Amino acid sequence: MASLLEGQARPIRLADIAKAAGVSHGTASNVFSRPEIVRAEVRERVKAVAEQMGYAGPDPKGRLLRAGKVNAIGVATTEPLSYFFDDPFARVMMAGISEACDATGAGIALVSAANQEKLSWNIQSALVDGFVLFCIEGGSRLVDLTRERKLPFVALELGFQDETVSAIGVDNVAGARLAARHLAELGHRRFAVLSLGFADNRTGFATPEVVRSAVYTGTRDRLAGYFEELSRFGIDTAKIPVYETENEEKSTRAGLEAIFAKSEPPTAILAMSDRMALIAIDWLKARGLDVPGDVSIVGFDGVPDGALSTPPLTTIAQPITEIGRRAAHMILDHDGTVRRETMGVEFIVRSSTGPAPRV
Amino acid sequence: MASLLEGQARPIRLADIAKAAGVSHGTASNVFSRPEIVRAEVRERVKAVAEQMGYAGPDPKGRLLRAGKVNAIGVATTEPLSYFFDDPFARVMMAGISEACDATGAGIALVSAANQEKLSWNIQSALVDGFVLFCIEGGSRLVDLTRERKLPFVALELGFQDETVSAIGVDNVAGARLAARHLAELGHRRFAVLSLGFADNRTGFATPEVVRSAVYTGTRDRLAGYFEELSRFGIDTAKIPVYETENEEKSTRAGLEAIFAKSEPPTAILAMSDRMALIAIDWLKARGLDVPGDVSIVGFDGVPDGALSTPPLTTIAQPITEIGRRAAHMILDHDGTVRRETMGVEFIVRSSTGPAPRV
DNA sequence: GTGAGAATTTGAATCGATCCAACAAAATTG
DNA sequence: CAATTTTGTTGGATCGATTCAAATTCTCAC
Repeated sequence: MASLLEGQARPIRLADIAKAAGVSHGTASNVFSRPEIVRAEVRERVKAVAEQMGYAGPDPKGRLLRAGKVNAIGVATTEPLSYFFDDPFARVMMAGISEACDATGAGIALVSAANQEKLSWNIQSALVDGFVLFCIEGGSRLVDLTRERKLPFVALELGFQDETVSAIGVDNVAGARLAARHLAELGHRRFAVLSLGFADNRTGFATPEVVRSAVYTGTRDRLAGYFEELSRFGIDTAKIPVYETENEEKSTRAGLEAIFAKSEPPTAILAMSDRMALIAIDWLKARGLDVPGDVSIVGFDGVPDGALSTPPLTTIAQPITEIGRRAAHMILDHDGTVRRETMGVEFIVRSSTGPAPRV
Repeated sequence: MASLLEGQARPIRLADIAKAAGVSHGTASNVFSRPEIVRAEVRERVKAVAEQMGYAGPDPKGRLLRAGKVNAIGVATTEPLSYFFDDPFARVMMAGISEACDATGAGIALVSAANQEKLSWNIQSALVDGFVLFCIEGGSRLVDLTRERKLPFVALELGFQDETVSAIGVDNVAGARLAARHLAELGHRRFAVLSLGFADNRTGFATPEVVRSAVYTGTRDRLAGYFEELSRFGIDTAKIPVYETENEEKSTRAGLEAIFAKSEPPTAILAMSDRMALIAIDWLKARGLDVPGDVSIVGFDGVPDGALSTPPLTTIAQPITEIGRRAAHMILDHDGTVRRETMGVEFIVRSSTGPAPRV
């Protein structure tokens, strides 16, 4: 009988159960949230009524409003949602975040700020206790949007001057120096840099002007690290082409075209991400150039794919999983303070780098 | 001044703004949710007050309770959360789900049923409009748990007899037959099956008894498909070892050990997942056996990794992304009906299969 | 200047639970 | 047996918004 109406009827509420069982809503609530304080007899009766009426248990929507805490963290990016499952760097990071959440029983809500529709699930509407922000392209906008929500958040990559936002990142200068020194010591003298963006939506060769006015200080720091170290080897860094890409296939390939169209092509490429480095290896091989015979490449990040490429990629590895874990904990154990953590990097020498070719 | 107290003060509510601006709750609410219906002058005044008081905008918690709809779907598994980012099959599936969610502006909440703590974010407490269930190990428990929540849900893999649950899966029998025929036609006569579980937490050689009482009909169907086709080639399927694994390294390797310890080792392996197939390739190579020279392998799933292995994997590809998309849509456009969809599979011949070796 | 109709604004009701002070009943103590 | 403690139960207040019928104000034509 009831089943005939079930489709139409609005869901059963705790109050309905209370009335049907002849107890107050307070007691009914206790039956589900603190069963030990209600008399066994009453408890069983209420449960039986609930069961019989097809009650789904206390609705988290109601509970949430009262409790105030969702017990989930939001992870946001300006990319589409699929980014979390496609991008190797994101995946490793998510593994770290997942670990922390698993350990504390928190949930993860994925949020894309790509869709700015009013009604869509976004930074403004996500039901979470705080955010971890993937500050890649458009990171500054992401931070601004999130700040308005007035919930705790952590930026991944401390690519912001702004000391008022919590962030976790790596020592970009030190990492970059390691990479540059390695190549210089192998005898390389002609370099090119495959760079991340200095500001949003930029692509193409970066002028000193662009570098100076960088919004993303992470990018700027890596470049500074490269240049500082190369200068020590007497290399004229002013002549090094620096091509900004969007860290994906198209613009990276365009960058390589542009770089190798120059009169003196480089024998060594400093890539600011493993993704670009791997694309470069691919591009060079397709062009008949040997890596590292003709051109050496050092990446940055230390994603697992780097170990599997041919040749395996020499890179500056970030402790990605650990960063993810810490970011999640910052939100979960949030105490109202701003934290900025800088993690160390690890230099991993594999086979994409070798001695500079004899000219 | 205010900033001194901000740490202590509870967050500003819409009602506070309303009072401060001298308008009713209703109007204040309209300023944010339907600005066009409030007089420009009032609208600006309220907004100014909100800005000045540091109002974060209408809290989704409150809105949710009224609206009833979260605009997010939950994706659940019995594995830890990191499963979503580690497992290749899950990743492709999530890409499909992401696509559908991106298109409709819905969010994704990741839920693990591994953690059964009372307070943790789980199937019971997730703030979502419905669930997509990854019914791998423990799928039946997952379905039972979800059913109690009385929210729409779709099971991935129609590995359930239960016709009352919505599900999307592939034609397992047809796929399995394709794989078996391919190997039989290449002249193979000695087979082994690397099987998924027939019931929860089982591992080891499966007896006909186990197969008959299978909980996971998907597994049973694949095996049935293999056997049907092989019988047509006059092969005695009763002699074929079928090893149930948990679809991960350890049990798969154990299975291979067990299978190759037999007196007549197989020349062809039918793996019910690419993951197992890939592990098998690895194991065989480490053992000095050539794939496909000594042993041929056909996988099942069609994950991207299969194209990258050495040798590339011959497999039965499911339209994983499409399944994900459809599953998400089933929840997003839920109309109260139970749907069960069976998708076709595609046979992809790569290089992990070859003619049976001369004996 | 008046009245009809349009444009705004109001304020109570609602969404679904939890919390807690107050009260009632039962158990224990002196 | 009264006084005290323990154990259970009650019902109003609250969480933070949205909704909608009714009330009010504004416009404009006549």
